[in-house]
Amino acid sequence: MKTITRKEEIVTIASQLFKEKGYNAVSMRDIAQAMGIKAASLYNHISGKQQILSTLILTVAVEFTNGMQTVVAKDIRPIDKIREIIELHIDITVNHSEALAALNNDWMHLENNDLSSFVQMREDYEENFRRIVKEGIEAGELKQHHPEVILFSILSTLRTLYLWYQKRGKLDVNVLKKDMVSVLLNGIT
Amino acid sequence: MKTITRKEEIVTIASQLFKEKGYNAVSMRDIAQAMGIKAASLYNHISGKQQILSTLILTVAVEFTNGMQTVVAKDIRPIDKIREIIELHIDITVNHSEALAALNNDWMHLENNDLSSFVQMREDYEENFRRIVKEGIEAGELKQHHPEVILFSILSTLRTLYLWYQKRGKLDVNVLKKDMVSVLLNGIT
DNA sequence: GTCTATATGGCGATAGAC
DNA sequence: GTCTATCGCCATATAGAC
Repeated sequence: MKTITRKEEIVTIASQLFKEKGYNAVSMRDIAQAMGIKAASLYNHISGKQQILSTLILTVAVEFTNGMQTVVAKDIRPIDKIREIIELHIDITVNHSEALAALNNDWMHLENNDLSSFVQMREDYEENFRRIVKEGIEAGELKQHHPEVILFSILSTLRTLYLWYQKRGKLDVNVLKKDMVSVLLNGIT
Repeated sequence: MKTITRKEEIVTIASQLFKEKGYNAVSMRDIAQAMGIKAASLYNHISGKQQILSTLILTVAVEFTNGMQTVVAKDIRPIDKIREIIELHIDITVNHSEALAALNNDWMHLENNDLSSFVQMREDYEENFRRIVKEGIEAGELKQHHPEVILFSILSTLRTLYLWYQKRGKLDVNVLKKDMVSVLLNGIT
């Protein structure tokens, strides 16, 4: 059984507030109040507001990076890799929907090393995805569109899934995967 | 020939800064510095920071609303309405890419009446779009997916187009329209 | 581990001179 | 129309008592 540390509790509460108003609009006082303590007390558990943000974002970024590595290493067809990437996004969305808001909207408020590693991970992720799309086109499994247009349309949908997942009645994960794969790969007409 | 007022100039400069860092991370001093004047001087042209944000966002929101009204009123097939909505988004993206960042990410920092009218316009817009999708399904022009899944996948792609449009070499608008319509309607496989 | 008190600095906005 | 000077407020963060 997992013990929740006070630091993890702070990060969780903060992620919910960041999702509503964004990193800069949430104060340490807001976070403390949501926990029923005073702002100064937070500093016994975390080094500062920046650490909350970087913990939140980098944890999820690492999950994406590891998930992509696993998919890349598999000996399957490009189109099946894309299928698995879609499922990876859905799994992470279901498990970390609050953190995804910060990852999408507040990553630019990271500082120094945290900012560099995030940007690096994101670029690597996109580059891996781009390569898979290109391989799919060359193998005749995808239509002859600009790879960039295909990459963008899939990725923009997956990246904003967290916004929609909560609004809808949190439908069954497996149904969601099936529908998303079908719509993103086969279109709507 | 259009004369650019000082207020319009402030809103334009601010929109570029908001796009980089978000509304809350940009100060009036930042905006003033980018214009080569002091922060206090801004208040001769605008009533405050809030007015910059609401001018920026509501101008574009009204364009979306009007565009959608025009499409809804047309006597064409549902699928052609969707085609026109995609083109509407691309036109607005090309003409207001900076303002779209604020509209997407900073709308929640609007206050009072401005916030209410924005939320109302956005809900109406989505509802109109949803109805068209449903009509398309009933008419057999679209596949039998959940209307919400179709709506979401198209809209999330269109809403983040502004991020991608600038990164790429600002390709020809008509080529972009053709590609986006094809990918979003017919899929990639 | 939480508190009160406080340091330090940046924020939006205003007053009034030029 | 822009400036300097300044007000009042809230931000992150620290020191030290309990």
